[in-house]
Amino acid sequence: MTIGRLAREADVNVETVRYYENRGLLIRPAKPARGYRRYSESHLERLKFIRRAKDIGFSLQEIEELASLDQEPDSCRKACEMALRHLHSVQLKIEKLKALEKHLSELVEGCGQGGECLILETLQGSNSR
Amino acid sequence: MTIGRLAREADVNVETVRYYENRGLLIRPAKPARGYRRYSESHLERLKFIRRAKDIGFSLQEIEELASLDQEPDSCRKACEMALRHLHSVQLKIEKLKALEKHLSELVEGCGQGGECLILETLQGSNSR
DNA sequence: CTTGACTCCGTAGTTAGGTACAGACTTTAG
DNA sequence: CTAAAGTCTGTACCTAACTACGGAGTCAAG
Repeated sequence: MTIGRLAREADVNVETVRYYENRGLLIRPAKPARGYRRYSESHLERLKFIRRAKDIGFSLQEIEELASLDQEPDSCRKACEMALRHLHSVQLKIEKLKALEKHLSELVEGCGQGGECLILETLQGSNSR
Repeated sequence: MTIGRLAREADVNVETVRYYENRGLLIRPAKPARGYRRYSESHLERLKFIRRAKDIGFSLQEIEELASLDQEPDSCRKACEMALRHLHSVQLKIEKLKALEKHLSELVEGCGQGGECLILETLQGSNSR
């Protein structure tokens, strides 16, 4: 498989494949001297692994760790730990955004109610609420 | 007020003040030739405005718009529209994160239940669920 | 008058995750 | 055989919002 084919199959950009290789996330295939990279099914699997992990929201760094677990004895426990940690960070983000949402929707609701602009007042620090 | 004092009062970095000036977000004070910038109370107010808007999650670009509304006739309506738009984008983010949270917590829950690792299987694309 | 803190400006580096390009080379279809 | 499409490398660019740095000038206290 050439790089273009590989990229199409995994639905990523050719440049992205090379980027992953430079990062050490994908193993660069021993290329048949003087020519192009040739990829096997296993490269494709690895690339799809990366794409899926990315969809779940892991960073490339975390993906590197996940991928390196591959055949380790304790791999499942470690993977689950990472997922749990990731879950917590997602939950934290959600909490923060919810607090922000609350604040914002209060501001928006108060909009046009009184004589003054709640939003502009808040930003100007003259909001007494 | 010198730049250092200003920055301390608003609890931002000196470099950040200069950065805001270069972006046109803060008006650079007419400086007394051959010397340092001198800031007034109104500069400080403006800087605090920016900091508050940032806390609410507006981008610097949006803040530029918000700040430029200042004395416009329709300023409140426009500010409220921006806040509403921002609220929607926050809500959208929350929805996405919640979907992700659901997915992740299912994976984490299935962890160590069966013989195989649900997480690693999912990443490898061999998860039948 | 000296020393240390502060400020000036412009440019470059940071984070994450790519994307774009230049210029050369190779491969493949017709 | 030729032309188009694909691939190679390395470097630069992108977003956002700063942060750091170098080397010079300035200001205030003792």
